[in-house]
Amino acid sequence: MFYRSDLFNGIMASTVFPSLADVFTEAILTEDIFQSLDQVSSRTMSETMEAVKGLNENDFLNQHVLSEEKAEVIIAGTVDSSIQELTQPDDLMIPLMWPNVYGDQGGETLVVEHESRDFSSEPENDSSCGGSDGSSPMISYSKVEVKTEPGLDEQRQAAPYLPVQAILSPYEEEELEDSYDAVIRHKKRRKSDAEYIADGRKRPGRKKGQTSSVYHLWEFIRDLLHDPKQRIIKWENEQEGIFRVVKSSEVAKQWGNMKKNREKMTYEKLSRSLRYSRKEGYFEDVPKDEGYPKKLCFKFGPKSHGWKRL
DNA sequence: TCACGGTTTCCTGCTT
DNA sequence: GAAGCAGGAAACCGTG
Repeated sequence: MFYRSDLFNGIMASTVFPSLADVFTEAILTEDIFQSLDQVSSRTMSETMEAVKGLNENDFLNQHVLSEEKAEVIIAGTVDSSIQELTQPDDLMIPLMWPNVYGDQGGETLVVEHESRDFSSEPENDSSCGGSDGSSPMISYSKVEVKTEPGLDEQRQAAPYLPVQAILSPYEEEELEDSYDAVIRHKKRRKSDAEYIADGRKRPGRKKGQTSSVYHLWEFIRDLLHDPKQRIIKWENEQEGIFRVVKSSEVAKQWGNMKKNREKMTYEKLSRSLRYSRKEGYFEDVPKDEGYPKKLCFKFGPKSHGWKRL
């Protein structure tokens, strides 16, 4: 059984290599991860990207597959499980590692070495990941060849009639946009892909759209709402993801504690972050004229997930 | 090392 | 007048 493995592959892969995310989600349906891995090799980047267009991380969860019954099969020794808990990479019971992700500069082929552990062969009462009874869990390895779009050079060679500017990498497109912004915003100039290649170096930093693993404000609020003991924040409409801050200063204080004991955190600052997160899609406007409070009332947005109970 | 995401801080002006 | 909302601008900081 590889449900959990597949689930988190979907999420984790989306941060490592976006085009793999839906492939591993498909594996949930086939119940055979390696069969699915074989399919990867016959799938092009453009086909994959077409398949995931319009999906967000929540779609990778395939919630209908993660019924309580199936989740219990995979979480050895854990009966009380929920989709909310499954959304945290830390909860991963079958660790998936990507020790080697490499490809040539042109992007023709990308090889992924992938390791998984099958806990179905371990005693049911062992809830740890380490095999405390001394038995060694099955470890599987697989290599996946992924066909990607031709590199920029190949694309440009194939279409010599187009100006170089017509075929740009995402970074080059961004740089072009930045060149307009720079006049107004005085942003620091970024090196182009070509400059990094010329230097024999890999472009540092995150890729655009790649999210970090830090604990986010929306996650903090989601987890607060799932805590039945707290009285500082409450649901207004759980199905719609609408909630209300009851004790603003206390919520700010707890958020400050969460972020390395920042004692200076205030509700004013927290609400600024919240408004900024709203702009980013983690929250959204509360519908007007539906009787919700005008103040201290917020709604989870399309980029947040795990707040709705199944 | 450095680009990026996600805040954090400060601020002004507006609304309830 | 207090509390909260809205959003610009810039700094900060962890991450990859």
